[in-house]
Amino acid sequence: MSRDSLDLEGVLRDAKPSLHEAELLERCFAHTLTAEAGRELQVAGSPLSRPKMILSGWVGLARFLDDGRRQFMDLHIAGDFTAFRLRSDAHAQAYAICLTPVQYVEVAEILHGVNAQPGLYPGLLAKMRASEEEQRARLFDHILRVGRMLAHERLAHFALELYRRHERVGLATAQSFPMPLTQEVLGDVLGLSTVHINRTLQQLRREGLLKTANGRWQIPNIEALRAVAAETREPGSIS
Amino acid sequence: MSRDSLDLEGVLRDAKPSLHEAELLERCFAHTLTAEAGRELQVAGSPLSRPKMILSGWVGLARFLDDGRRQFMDLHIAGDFTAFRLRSDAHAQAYAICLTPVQYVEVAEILHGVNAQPGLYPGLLAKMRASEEEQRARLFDHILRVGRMLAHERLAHFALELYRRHERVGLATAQSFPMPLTQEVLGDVLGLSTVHINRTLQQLRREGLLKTANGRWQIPNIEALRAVAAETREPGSIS
DNA sequence: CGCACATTTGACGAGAATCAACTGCAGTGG
DNA sequence: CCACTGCAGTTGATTCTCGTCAAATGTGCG
Repeated sequence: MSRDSLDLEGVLRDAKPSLHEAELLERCFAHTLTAEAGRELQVAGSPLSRPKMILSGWVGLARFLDDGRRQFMDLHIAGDFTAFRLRSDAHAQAYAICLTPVQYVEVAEILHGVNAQPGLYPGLLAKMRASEEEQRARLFDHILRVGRMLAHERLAHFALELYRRHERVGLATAQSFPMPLTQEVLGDVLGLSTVHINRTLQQLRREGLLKTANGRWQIPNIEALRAVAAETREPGSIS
Repeated sequence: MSRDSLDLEGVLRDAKPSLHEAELLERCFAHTLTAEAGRELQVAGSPLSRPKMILSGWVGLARFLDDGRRQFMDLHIAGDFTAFRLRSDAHAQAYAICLTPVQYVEVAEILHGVNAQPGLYPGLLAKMRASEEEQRARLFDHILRVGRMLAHERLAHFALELYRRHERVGLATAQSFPMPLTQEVLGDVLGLSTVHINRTLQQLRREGLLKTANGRWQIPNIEALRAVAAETREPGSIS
């Protein structure tokens, strides 16, 4: 497993798994699945039946317009749950597309277990609830980015989000984190063209706000980058 | 109560209220509260303790940038729950601002009741769960609009969303629905400037796609407007 | 009537998209 | 070993959508 994969011990560090959960997890992690880049883990409009947790790789949640324009709603990295909703009758609002090779485990048994025996897996269930809430917060951030920020602000804000998320699961080192996305995908995340992503990245590099090398992004000065992402501090100050 | 207010009987039509709920609702609706335009029903970063249901008027969920730029994440109209999350420990991700005078009722007792006696108000709880899920779908729509659509597409798509929502609560008549928002607010919803909103509205009117009069928007030809909002049909085809 | 506020209009400029070509690079096969 | 291929990244020229600024017009209301 590469340096970009998840530290399994750390995933549920705060979840205080019960004995049952510990067993279940062991069983899950023994059956690591793999999906190549480009594969869809969920299709918009389909029911969401098989929740997955990502061990390594990136997944993007996308919607499309008639003429092929694409917009990513959210990205999922190691430690994130994907292709899932806690509501059992929920349908997918978007396509979940593997942006890199992805290693994941199916955790469908957990939800089924919940339906069958409520409270059997409180730790994991709590994690998934928290995951839904965190995604909601990210969606808000994303709307603000795409709706009201300039290109360099969007990139700065986005880089900071990714840094924080990788830091949280132990995948950030030396102020840097993995960045396997092409500039085309980056454009479809931030609502910009590939060319403009390229030029804006150059600008940030020129200003010393971002270093890119070996498929990683490094943020030499976090406060400086935070100043570029012109958001007010209220919502971020919670977590 | 004006013609833009909610038909109370209709709100919980599908919710099959229990006897307890019927009593509770009667008690709630007896205490209709009012907030003037501009008042904040929730502040970003604060805990969300007092869920409300809107009877009439519009509420906007906004976030701000340092220099005053504002972006609305979502709008709430009659029949919508606002200033609430089902997770009891959730904090507000945005400001909830009254965009018009708003009539609402507090339904805090329902959540407290759930904590105290689970399953006591299944109908209302189900409504609130569904409301959360619908908002999530709207957030996805909004990201697509603001991230990848042109100005006239955003307006068309937005008008269609509002028409559908008003239709659902019985507030749409003759292909029209109330539109009390200023063009400035409209701009902050759709990520456009006031001036550009104005010009884009004129364009849609000129093309016969939208009629505006008496604080209402009318959509003469829904299919034609839908063709302007260039979205693919997958996600919308669910509901 | 006059005030505040929303809408409208025009002129101009800025940010970003588009188009097209070119570079660099890893993988492939002759 | 090296041309060949495909793809991501880069660059320049040009166009276009949209923002900004400023002023004018309209509208509801005390």
